Amino acid sequence: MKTLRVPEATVTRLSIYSRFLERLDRNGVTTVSSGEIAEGVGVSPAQVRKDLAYFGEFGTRGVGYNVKDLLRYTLKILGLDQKWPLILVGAGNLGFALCTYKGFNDRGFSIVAVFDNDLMKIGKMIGHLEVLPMEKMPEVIEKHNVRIGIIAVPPRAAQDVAEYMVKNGLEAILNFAPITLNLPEKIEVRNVDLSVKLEILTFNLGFKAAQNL
Amino acid sequence: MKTLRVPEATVTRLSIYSRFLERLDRNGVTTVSSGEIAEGVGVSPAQVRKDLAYFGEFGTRGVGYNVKDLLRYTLKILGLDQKWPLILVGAGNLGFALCTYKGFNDRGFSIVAVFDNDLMKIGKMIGHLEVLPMEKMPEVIEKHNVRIGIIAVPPRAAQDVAEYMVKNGLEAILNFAPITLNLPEKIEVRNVDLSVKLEILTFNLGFKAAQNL
DNA sequence: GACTGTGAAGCCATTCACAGCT
DNA sequence: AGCTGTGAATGGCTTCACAGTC
Repeated sequence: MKTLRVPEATVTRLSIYSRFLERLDRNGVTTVSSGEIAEGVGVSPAQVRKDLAYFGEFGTRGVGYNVKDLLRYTLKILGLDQKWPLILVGAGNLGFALCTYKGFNDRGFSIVAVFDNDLMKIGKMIGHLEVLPMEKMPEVIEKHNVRIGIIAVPPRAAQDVAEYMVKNGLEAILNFAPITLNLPEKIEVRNVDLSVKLEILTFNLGFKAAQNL
Repeated sequence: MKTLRVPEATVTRLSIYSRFLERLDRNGVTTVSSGEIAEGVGVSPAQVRKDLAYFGEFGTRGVGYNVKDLLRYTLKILGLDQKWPLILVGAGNLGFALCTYKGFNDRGFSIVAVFDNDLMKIGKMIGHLEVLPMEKMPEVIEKHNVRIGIIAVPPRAAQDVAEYMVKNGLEAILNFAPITLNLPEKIEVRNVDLSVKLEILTFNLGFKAAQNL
């Protein structure tokens, strides 16, 4: 393997480039330069080229990149040349929103089951999915070959849910609870914290004020 | 000012330390060391100390940090010693979830109005808030002194909404639409992309497989 | 002339290691 | 003895600048 370590920031941007390319493709654009991609997603042209260089040579000097081809490559690299079945735990408002979130489907993700431990919620329908009790998780994972789980439960329940997921063989977790999960190293965990970014904004607004900028 | 530039990663972690400290405080813990914080949130002890050092000396050598004090300091630094009124545009499922998200309230944020341009949604209630037409935005911003807006609309509408927010005086935007907003530099923008983190997971699962790890 | 691919340089964040305090 | 605060060292990401190609 030539590519031993890819910065996570590069993967993040690749995901963003990929969606930008989808838009270009929808608009009938066939060729794009690193400068145009850079402009479109707010990074430097060199950054775009360097990011892509981790994975190969996709462009033509003097010309740029073929949109359709580059889109296909980026999807392939991100592992999105296949459908990914997901399970979700937490049938609250956030869980509901995630279940119906179009952005997941657009990218090849599909939530195949929703779980909750609240008897009031079990049996209810979210779209075409029935909320299931936690005990059903093993068979769902087995049946659909699920590898990734999403946690959308209150903070105090998140650690237990995560451990249950790991016990049942999940390899990766997307955690929406604002808490740090403590799990075996081999489990891939990423957190989406809805208020951290908001706090960066309030910090910056306050910081600017303090500097009279 | 001693602190001229604070890395954004530091601010992010500060937000996380802050919530960890809230938990310790709730549990009656009075003193904590950098090592314990590090353990609790998954970073190195040196990192914790370095992060805090950007803002002052909050600890006692040989002892550690006073939980209540450090909590207060972190909140102050993040600008959370005041209530922040927010407006939200997009009364879809995600907007609904954000409106009712407890994590915002816990941190001093409160959504004071929800807007949409869909006549089907205007007038509906989300909790105690009525969905308002976009034209009402100026007066709401004025009345509540709103400085931050949240965008939870489909990608194709996001840029227009953002520009409208800026035109009406908002200084910062939290964007949930999976698209890069193009706005004046002085506007603080942060994106929460629900599927980027998921794609990092699929990338990593694929990457590991490719390396037979 | 235009644009990619890339080694080298520059810059920034993290880690180290220890002096300083309790 | 224990833990913080911090300059120095390290490591890694980004930018620069240019050779290579069309």
